Amino acid sequence: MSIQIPRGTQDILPGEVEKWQLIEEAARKLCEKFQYREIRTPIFEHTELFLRGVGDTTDIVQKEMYTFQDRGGRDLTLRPEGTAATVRSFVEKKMFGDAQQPVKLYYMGPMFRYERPQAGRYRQFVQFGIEALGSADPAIDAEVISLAMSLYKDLGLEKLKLVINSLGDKESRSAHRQALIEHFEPRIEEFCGDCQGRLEKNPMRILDCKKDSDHELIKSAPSILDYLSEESSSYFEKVKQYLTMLDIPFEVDQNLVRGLDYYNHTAFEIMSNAEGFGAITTLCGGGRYNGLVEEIGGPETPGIGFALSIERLLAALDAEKVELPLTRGIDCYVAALGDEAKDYTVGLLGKLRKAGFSAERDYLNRKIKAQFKAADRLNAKYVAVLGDDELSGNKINLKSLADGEQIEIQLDEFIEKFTELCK
RNA sequence: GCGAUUGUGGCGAAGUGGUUAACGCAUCGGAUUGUGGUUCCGACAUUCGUGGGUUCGAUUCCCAUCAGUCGCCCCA
Repeated sequence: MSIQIPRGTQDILPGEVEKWQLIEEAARKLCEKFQYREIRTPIFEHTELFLRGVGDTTDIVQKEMYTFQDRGGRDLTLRPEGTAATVRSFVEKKMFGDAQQPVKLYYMGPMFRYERPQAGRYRQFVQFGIEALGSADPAIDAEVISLAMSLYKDLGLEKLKLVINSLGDKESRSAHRQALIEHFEPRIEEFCGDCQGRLEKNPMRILDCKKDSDHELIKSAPSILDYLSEESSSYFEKVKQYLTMLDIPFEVDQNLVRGLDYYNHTAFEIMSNAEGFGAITTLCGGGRYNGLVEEIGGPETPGIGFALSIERLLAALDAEKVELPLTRGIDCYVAALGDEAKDYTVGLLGKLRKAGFSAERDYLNRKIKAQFKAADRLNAKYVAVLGDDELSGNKINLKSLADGEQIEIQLDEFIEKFTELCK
């Protein structure tokens, strides 16, 4: 048995990779518009970073990390998400001292989680994410959300749903937490085992439970929104106001709880409504994480960001049957007949390429007919036909594949004439 | 971690406990001895994910394993 690709990973081959390139380019341009600058951090970090940054009660840390020891005995982990590393770098490189504040960063690259693959879930997947560090202005919350929405919109997605919630500050959360415990405790036996465990650990998660979602106690549960402090509440109002000003429709979902421990205040998710989408509809998730920078050892610094998966973006495009504007083709295919002519094409191809054209030829000693087929398949604009006859007559035939017109050109003027034709 | 389902040429896809493994697409060659997208003809799987078992004999039955797909948990 030959060696196979590791489970949950994928090869992105020519034909598919062009879509990735297009999306990556769109993301980069958008970041330029919004003035987020790229940061590249290592693919692996000290395991400790994720324990502290992501939270050691999360599923990611408890069961999904690719952790290993290197030859020096260091405990390392392939990054399962991008925020922790970005914040680590922010602290380590003292970006809190940069002249330009807030520090607005983006990243794009592979993340790793050990999970069973399914639609929209891989062990290695690519995330594009942004982080804005150093501002607690609700306007930047709206900006972050708007950047994510813009990417989807620009690429042609329409069936999107933005869901937002506020998780409040520490005081709001603990008051809400207490209320939830009091609400569920008397009848907790009626809930699933997971929920029973969540009661003490993280009662907010009960609201999110799929199994018990119909339970009357969930419907009647106290909302975080009723427990928001004055400050949290007005912050949330501002975010909503700004989203409205940006023409971004949203829904408030009081039960939206993000999986990572570090979130507070604004939490949001962008989901696909497209028919035939798999069970996983979340395209993008993000939120505010005031306090994380301190957790990682930096000065008190507010932050907000999101992460989205390119794989899921592609799946959404697929579900909505959006065709990306991919154009493929070459300028000139050089077809040759005869040994001398074939030799000559080596130089001709070089000249074409040097002049800035994309050009190709046959390397399998195929018949002229097959060479034309190949040119057609490559979506070539022109085929230059060169046989020993033409060569001895210092001529070359140039055929346009679109209309079938063929003209004869002096061989030594070919590049010049071809350049003119292509203008 | 749990469950369902699938695994036959480059791709799609029939098929049967018995020795020649349909067909379609693609590819290559020819009809058209130097011109594509149409047509016609021809070529193209010592082999049915891998390992083991049952059997005189297995691609077909059984077991294990790996992988794909989908779902649960959770997430991007």
